Amino acid sequence: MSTGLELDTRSKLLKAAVTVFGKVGYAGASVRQIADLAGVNHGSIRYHYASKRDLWCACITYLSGLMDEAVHKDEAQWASMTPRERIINVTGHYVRFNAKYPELHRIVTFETIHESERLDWLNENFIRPFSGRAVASVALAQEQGVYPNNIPALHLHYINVAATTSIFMVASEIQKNFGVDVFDEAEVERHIDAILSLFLGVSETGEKYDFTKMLAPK
Amino acid sequence: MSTGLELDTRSKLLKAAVTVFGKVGYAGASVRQIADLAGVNHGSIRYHYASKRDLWCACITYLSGLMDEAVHKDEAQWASMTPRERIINVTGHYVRFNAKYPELHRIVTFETIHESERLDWLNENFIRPFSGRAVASVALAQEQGVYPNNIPALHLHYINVAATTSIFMVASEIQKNFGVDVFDEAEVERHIDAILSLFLGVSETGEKYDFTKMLAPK
DNA sequence: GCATGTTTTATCCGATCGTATCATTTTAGA
DNA sequence: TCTAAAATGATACGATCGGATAAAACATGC
Repeated sequence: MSTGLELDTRSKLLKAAVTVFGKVGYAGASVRQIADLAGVNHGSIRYHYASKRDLWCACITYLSGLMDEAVHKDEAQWASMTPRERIINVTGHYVRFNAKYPELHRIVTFETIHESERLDWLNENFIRPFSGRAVASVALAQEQGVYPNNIPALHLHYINVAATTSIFMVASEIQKNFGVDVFDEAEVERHIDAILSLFLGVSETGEKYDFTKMLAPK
Repeated sequence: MSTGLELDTRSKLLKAAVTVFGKVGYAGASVRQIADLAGVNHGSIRYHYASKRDLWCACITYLSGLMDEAVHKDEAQWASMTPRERIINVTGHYVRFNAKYPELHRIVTFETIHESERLDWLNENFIRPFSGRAVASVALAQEQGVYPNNIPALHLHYINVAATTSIFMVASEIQKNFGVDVFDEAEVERHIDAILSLFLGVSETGEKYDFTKMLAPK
C-alpha cells in the first residue's frame, strides 16, 4: 500500500536522476551512479522504474511540468497586460526557471544532437509542442510590434531560447574563467534585462526597454 | 617512415572521431564505433592515438584550428574596416564556420556541463583563451558604439555565441518540426542577418543594420 | 629480393554497463 | 500478532566498453 515512503524513494531517485542526467547525459549516466546519489541500492530502480529509459522519461515529464507551471505563473493577469508586458512577464519567469532547473535544457540539448528513439519520444511529447507554440507566439509578438519583425520568427525563436538558456548551461565555465556565479539572483535578473533589452530594444511605437529602471527594484 | 598512407588512416580516424564525438559526445562514443565509421580495425586507434582521450583532444585541436582560420580569414583587411564592418565580417565567418563544422560547439557543449579532467584541458587550451578574447572584443565594440552598451559584456558575449551556434546544434529538430534545413546556404546567410540585425540594430550614430540590403548580394 | 621498420589486423583482458532474479526486510490490514 | 503485499537488498548474467598484445601484412632502402 502507498505509504509516503514509497513516494520518498521514488522521488529521491527522480531527483538524483535529474541531477545525473543533467550533468552527463543519458549515455554518460549509469543507473548505479543515480542509485548511489539517491542513497538506494541500484537494484531498486527496477522496482520503481521499468528501465533506465523510463527513468529518463520521468525526468523530462517532471521538469517540463515545472517549466509549464513557471511560465504560466501569472496567466491570470495576462488578459490585463499589453502584449509587451506579457512578453516581459513570460521571459522573466522562463529565465528564472532555467536558472533554477538548468537540467531540462541540458538534457534536451544532449539528446537533440543525434537521432535516437529517445529523441523521437522527446520531440513528439515535448519539443514539438513547445517549439510550435513558442514560434507562433514569437510571430504574434512580431505582428504586434513587440519583437523586431525584420527577422524570421523561426530564427528569432531559436536565438531567443539559446540566449535564455545557454548561460546556465555553461555556468561552471563562467564561474571558473570570470568568477561570476550566473545562478546568483542578481545575476539572473541582470540576464533577464539583457535579453529583454536586446529583443525588445526599441518598440514600433518608439518605446524603449529601460534596462536601468528594471534593475532598480531588485 | 611516413608514407602518406599513415596520414590517410590517421585523418580518416580524426574525421570519423569528429563526427561521432559531435553526435554522441565523449561518453556516448566508443572507439569501435569511430573505427567502424573510418573503415579501420578498432585496434588501430591505439597505434595512431595513445587513447580515446588523445583522439578526442586531437579533434578539438583540429576543429579549433579551423575556427581560428575561418574567423581570421579577412584579417588583412581589418585595418581598413570600421569597427562595425569588422564585427559584420567576423560574425559572418564565425556563423559560416559553425554551419560547416557544428561539431566543435557540440563537443564543447557536451563537456562544459560537468567537471572532468577533459574539461580542465578544454578550458585551459581552448575555452578560456577564446572567451577571454571574445569578451574583450565585445567590450571594445560596446565602447565604439557598435554593440549596445547597456548590457554587460559578459552577458552579451554568451548570448552572442549561443545565438550563433545553437541553431546548428538543433538542426535535425528544426528539419523535423519545421522542414527547414538550417545548413542550406541561403538559410545560413539569413541567420547571419538575423544576428547582425539583432545585435547591431541601431548603432550609436543612428546607423541601422539593413537586413534586406544584406540579403540581396547573396 | 631480402631485411627492416611501419602499419594493420585479430584476439584477449578486466571493468562496467543495464537488466533480471530472488531472498530479505518492511509495512498495512485483520 | 499474524499474514499478505509492498519495497528493498544482494547477486548474477550477458553485452560492451577501453585498452593491451602479438602476429600478419605492408612499404621501403639496400
